[in-house]
Amino acid sequence: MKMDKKHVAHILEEIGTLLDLRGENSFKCRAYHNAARTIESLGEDLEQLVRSGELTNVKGIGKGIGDKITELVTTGRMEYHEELKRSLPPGLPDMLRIQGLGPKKVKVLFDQLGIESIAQLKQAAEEHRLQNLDGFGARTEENILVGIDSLERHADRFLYPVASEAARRIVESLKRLPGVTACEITGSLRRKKETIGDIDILVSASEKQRKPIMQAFSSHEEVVRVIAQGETKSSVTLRIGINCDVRIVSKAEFPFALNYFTGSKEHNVEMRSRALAKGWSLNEYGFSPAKGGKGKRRIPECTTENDLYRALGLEFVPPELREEMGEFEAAEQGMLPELVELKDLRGTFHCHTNFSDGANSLAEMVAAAQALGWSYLGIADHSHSAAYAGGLSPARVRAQFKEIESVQKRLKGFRIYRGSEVDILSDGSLDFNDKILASFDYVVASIHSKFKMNEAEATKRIIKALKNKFVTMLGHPTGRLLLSRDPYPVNMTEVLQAAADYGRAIEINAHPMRLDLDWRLVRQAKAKKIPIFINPDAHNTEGLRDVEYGVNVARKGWLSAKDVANTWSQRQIDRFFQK
DNA sequence: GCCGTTTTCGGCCCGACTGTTTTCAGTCG
Repeated sequence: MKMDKKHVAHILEEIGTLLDLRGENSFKCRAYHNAARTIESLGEDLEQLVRSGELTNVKGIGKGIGDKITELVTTGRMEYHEELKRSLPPGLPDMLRIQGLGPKKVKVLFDQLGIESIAQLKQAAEEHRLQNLDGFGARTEENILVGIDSLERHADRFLYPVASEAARRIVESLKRLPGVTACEITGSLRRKKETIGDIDILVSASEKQRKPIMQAFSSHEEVVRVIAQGETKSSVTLRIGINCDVRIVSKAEFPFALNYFTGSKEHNVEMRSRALAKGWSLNEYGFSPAKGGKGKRRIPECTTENDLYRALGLEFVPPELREEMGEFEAAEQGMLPELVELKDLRGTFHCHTNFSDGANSLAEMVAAAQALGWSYLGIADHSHSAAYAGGLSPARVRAQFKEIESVQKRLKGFRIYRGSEVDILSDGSLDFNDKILASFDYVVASIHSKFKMNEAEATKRIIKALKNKFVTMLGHPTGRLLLSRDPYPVNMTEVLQAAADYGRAIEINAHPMRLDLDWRLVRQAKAKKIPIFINPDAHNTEGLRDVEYGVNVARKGWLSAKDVANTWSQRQIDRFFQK
């Protein structure tokens, strides 16, 4: 069995959690959690590292964990992991998903009442059997029931656009309150992650104003439940089911708090250890002399986040890159990329019209693209096998070419590209013959059928399609549906290598429900110099704006403008399409 | 379990809030 990084990371993560639940040394638990993250984001090939014995050179992988990974990769199993799993009931880790329940309480529940699943926990809470446990009370019991209820109703995370819109409304109303001198979104939303767990907002205000601000926040019309309310921190649930935290700090503390609450957690840990190395202790309120006599150095003044990074000898790190994925090493050397911006885009290439399953006409799509300030638009309606989506027969393709010609005639300084989103059939062949394929300016090849294929089959199918010389780019490369299960597994390492070998491009499909290429893979694609298109998969004029979400992913993937093919000139695009 | 510009031991980021406790542990971010 092939051991991919994701699988190895998952097992390490599970070990960390199981150790948590057994009440082992928390630093030992953390070592496994850290190792899981390290493996998942590893640039090199894991099996190669294992073979060469260089695994323990990776920071965070020592002898203990290194040996266990080696065992897993070479034999397909890890005795330690299986032993741990046997030692605890399988339902225990699931209980940690309940808000307010951590490993210690879950352990008590199991040890004292033998509770080993959420269902049993719910029943016990309803029968008021939790109240007398050590460290539990009536309130805890009630909160557990609320937590289970919320888990049942909103098990998943929220899409970036959904969370972003909810946050915007809260921020706007907070900004209008008297005494609020600054108000910013922080957390994963500021880091522009594709899905958001909860909304974090930071406010700066004088101490006198804090109480009324918190009161106004917790009585906002979007708020349905107040989880906690204090002078500096409040936590609520919004109508759409997402939790929202607001924290208030002073003006002097604001840059520190902004940095701290933006995270990620891993980025913060590194910030603090870098501060310690300079003799300062860093928290969300500022620098202070570190304990232990090293604190002789002058405490730096910081009025902006920029100052904070400078004090640590670092370039300003854009929030999107704060994942402890090499941004410190780059910032230290002034090597951070100048990230692509929405305004750098000159057009996009995976759009549908009412020739297939789109809602708008070609002319309407073009007008919308011009309104966005773009200078080209590629139309890629479905091929004829995609019957469910009104796929174009060869005759309809010819009809569309005629329409494109007639609309193009009326345009100055704007170019319509003739493309097609061609199905990759189940055997990996394409849905049009070579003659038709050759008539397009470019071809996006995508899978729309047989999602139940196993990884090896699906990967083979994609790679065979990529070999076809008429294919320009791979459409929704992983078929990754956000907030639900992946419809089919793909070995992306092999797919990216094939794209690089055959000179094909790859798209970040920016349809908000289906951000196919995640930012870790974007970084891998960049490293392989694969051209990347940000395509909105727009089915109407409004959908063109979804490229914004693709830009977020591109930024998190460290892409500069030149790495994104939609920023190229028409001449560069032509050259790429013709090769 | 990992790590080392005080390196093989003794640390490991830090603070707010809650609920259960009478000073603190657990959870969360």
